Formats: sequence, C-alpha cells, structure tokens
Amino acid sequence: MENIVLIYNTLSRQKEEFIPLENNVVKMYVCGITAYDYCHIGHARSTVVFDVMVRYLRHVGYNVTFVRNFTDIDDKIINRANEENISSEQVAEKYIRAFYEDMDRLGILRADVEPRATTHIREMISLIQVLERKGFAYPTPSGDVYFRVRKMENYGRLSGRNIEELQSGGRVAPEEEKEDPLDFALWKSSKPGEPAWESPWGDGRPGWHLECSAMSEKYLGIPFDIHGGGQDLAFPHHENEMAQSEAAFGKQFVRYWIHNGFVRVNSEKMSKSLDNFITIRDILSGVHPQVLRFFLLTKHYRSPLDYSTQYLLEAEKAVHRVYSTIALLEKELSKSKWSQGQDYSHVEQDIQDIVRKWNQAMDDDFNTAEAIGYLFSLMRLANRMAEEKSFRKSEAGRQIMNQILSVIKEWGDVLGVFNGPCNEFLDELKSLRCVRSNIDPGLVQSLIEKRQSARKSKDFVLADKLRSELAEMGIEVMDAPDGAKWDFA
RNA sequence: GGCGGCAUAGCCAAGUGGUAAGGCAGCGGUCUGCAAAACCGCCAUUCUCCGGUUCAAAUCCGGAUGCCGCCUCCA
Repeated sequence: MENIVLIYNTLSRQKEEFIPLENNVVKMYVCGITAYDYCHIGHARSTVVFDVMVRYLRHVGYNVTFVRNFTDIDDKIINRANEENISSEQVAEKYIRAFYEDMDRLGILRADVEPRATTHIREMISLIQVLERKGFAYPTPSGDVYFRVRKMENYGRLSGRNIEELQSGGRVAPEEEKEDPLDFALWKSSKPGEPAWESPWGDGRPGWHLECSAMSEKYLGIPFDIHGGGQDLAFPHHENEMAQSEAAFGKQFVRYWIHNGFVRVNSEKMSKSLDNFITIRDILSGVHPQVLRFFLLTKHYRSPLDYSTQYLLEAEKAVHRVYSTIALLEKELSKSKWSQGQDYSHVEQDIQDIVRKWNQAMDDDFNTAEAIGYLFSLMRLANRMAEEKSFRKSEAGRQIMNQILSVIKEWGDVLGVFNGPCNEFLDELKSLRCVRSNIDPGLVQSLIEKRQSARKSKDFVLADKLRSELAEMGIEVMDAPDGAKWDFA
C-alpha cells in the first residue's frame, strides 16, 4: 500500500497509522439508524463521512467489506408503532425505506451487508448463552438478562471513564433485579402485546447493544479493523458492545474506533431530545443534495459542524463554482481543432503538486476540509489557464484540461460530489432556486428576449432598464457571444 | 459534581514546533455598450487572555475566561 493513512482512534485518543489485519483487506462496521423516524442532518453527516471513508479506502487500493446495520426493534420503535397504530415491523419498514430514499439522493453507496437486528435473534441468543456460560451474564426472575459490568476488566476504556466515576455519578437509579446499577440489558422480557421472540429466558427482545456484537462478528469476524458511529454512541453503546464482544470471544473486538462529531444548531447539538432537528427531506426540498453533501464535508469529521441556512447557501455557491469550471472545461474540450502550442509542462507540475497535497490531506485522518481547499486551488488554476487563448486552443492545453477533468472526476468519486453530469446539476440547481425565490423562468426568458432585441437596436437605456428589473428579481443576465444566459446572482 | 473537546480575519474554515491553506463577503484592476462570470492584486505581523519551555509556538506546558459534548434514548 503506497498510502499511509492516519486514523484518529478513539481507543488511544490519538492518530495512528492505519494497518489492517490482513494486508489490503479492510473490515468495517458502522452503526446505522434506529428506524423510528425520518433521518435528520446529523444522520446525514454520519452516513456521509463514513461513506467517504469507505470510498477513500477503496480509492487507495483497499478491499473494503463494509457493514452498516439497521436497528429494527427497540423501545422507540415500539412507542412509535403504538402512536401510529401500526406494527413495529411496519414502522421499521417505513423508515428504512425513507432512509434509502434520503441517502440515495445524497449519493450514499450501499453497504456490502446491511443486516437487521430482527433477522439475527438466533445469533444474539447464542451470544448471550456464551456470556452466561462464562459468567458475564445473569438472568433475573422476570426474564431479563443483564451483563455483569464489574466482571469486565478495563470497562470504560473506550469512552474514557472508570467504573467508580460512573458509580458516583449517582444518576443511575438501582433497579431491583440488577446486581449492580451499571449492568446493562442483554435481553429484555416482553410485556403483553409487545413484539417478542422465544428464548431460553422466556419471551422477549434483545438489548440494543447486542445486535452490533452479534452481527459484526457474523459478517466480519473478530477482531475487525474499523468500527464507526456518532460521538454519542461511544458511551454507552460502543463501550457496552466492546465489553460484550470481548467477554464473549476473549479477544480484542475492534482495532480502530472512529466517531464523528455532531451537527449543531445555534451551537447546540442537534438531537431528537432537544427537538431542534431538521430532516434531510426538508432540506432537500430547497437545496440540492450535492450541496448538502458538500456542506457536510467542509469541516473535519470529528469537529462539531454548525448548521444554518446561510452556511448552506455558501456551500451552494462553492459547489456552483466547481461545476461552472467543469462546464467551462467541457465546453472548451468539445472543440475539434487543436494547434501546436507552447510547452505547458509547468502546469502539469502544478497539478501534480495539488494532487499530492490532496492525497496527503485525505491520508491524514480523512481531512476533507483541507482537501476541498486544494480542489479550489485546482479550479483557479483551471480557470486561469482557460483564460489564455493560446492554451485553450493548443494540443497541450487540451491534454491538460482533460487531465484536470479526470482529477476532478477522481476526487468527485471519493467525495461523492462533482461526479455527476454538470449540466444536469446546473439545471437542477437553477430550478431549485426558481422555486425558492418564487420565480417563473418563462417570465425571465421573455424579459431577456425583450432586452436582446433592445440591445440589437442599440437601445441601451431600455436594455439596462430590463437588466435592473431582472436584477431586482435576483437574476443576473450574462451576455455572451452565443446569446444571453441567466442565473441567480 | 465527574470526564472530555473546542476557541484562527466580518462570516465559514485548514493548519500539533519553523514563521498563517481554501471558501463567502468586501475593496482596486483586466474583460464588457453596461454588467455577470472568470482572472490579477489587496484583505489576520497574527491565531481568546495571562504566564512558562524553546534559537523558534496558533501549534508544547501551567493558569484564567468563554462555548460545547458525554455521564440517560440520541448519528
């Protein structure tokens, strides 16, 4: 492997050189959603950043097996089912479908395996049995099964806390049947009317943490290379998952733990409990999915990311700039005559240099924010060169323009942005903006035609009047040799 | 209360020991009938504050202030 990828490992609290267990094979598991509601931008961020990591690891030559689960049984799903008066299965099905709709629009690749908890009950039960045999699990008279946290050495090392601190936190109310307030449920007995599966401890359902332990082992084996999720999952979810798995299998569970930072609104975490979340579908009704995706990558994945409409609009301008440059290059390249020109090898050098830096940025803990900086350096270079007539018309220029396009394509495939047809993007963006500003494109077109005929008859007073009329609508008219075009200012 | 993170220009943001990437906005210029886009130039002697280590610190150490997160379901 040529690239040395550094990954910040939550376990060690530092960046480490990424060395997979099996030379170029990467086994990666990321916690997916609990399917009980529409996804918000926080889910989008997590899903996008891990999608980019998978894409980048593949890009540098790793053979990645990627597993992302769906939690399709859980208290929140049961509650939602009661609210909506449908079954838990229907709730999960509905929101898993919604997940795919949203994530497909965001260009998220499907994982290699997308297991669901309810189809792995058997695996979970046997895992509990192993834990019971080893003395890590104990059933209670009412049919719950708990994990004996104190028996687990090193419990708390992932999330950086120790058992005594957790104990003294005093917020954990002792429940009668637990031996210790810190113990967590592996199996929950069901109340009448709740979804339930048969088990040696009576009818019930699995605890939340258990599914990831069972399914990751089943599809990746233990230990595996990377386990990811949102920062809020580090404790208790991942801590408990790790405890279970290491207790059951008697070896290390995961080598690199990756946690992404939160999306914030007004400097506060966006979350269900604060009720300050914005769903992906709400945003996408007025913002292009490529823009949202780009926005989510403009900050390093571990830092908090503040959300606001203004930031989204800035991202929109940035994405527009890149696509405009692509459009320019494609237009130049559609010409058929190329002349012998001067030597532009220094430009190729510049491109190589930018590409090298881009790779270094991505190697350094997937620093998309820095990498995007280099993308803009490349855009400026492209535009600058395209200004030069002799460059534009020369064979050497043609080759360089092609080279730049293929670099953008390569980066676009990693970022999942700038990898689509650019005219399609520009058209979609324009119509979105029409909808947003409540503008009728037909009206704009007729005003432009009026202005064109005014210009033809050199009536610049009328032409300028029409220009400012359009400007008041937020429309900018661009006169070009091949006719007038328009876009939003 | 315990543990952890962050603080960089008007705004967003990268940068963990070698002298401040990039984007948005703004200003001047080229181009244009006028514009827009694009390009060129300008835009932080300085990185919350105070002390320390060092030849050298936004980067390391100590302290202060502010903001945020986890400790309970949460990406």
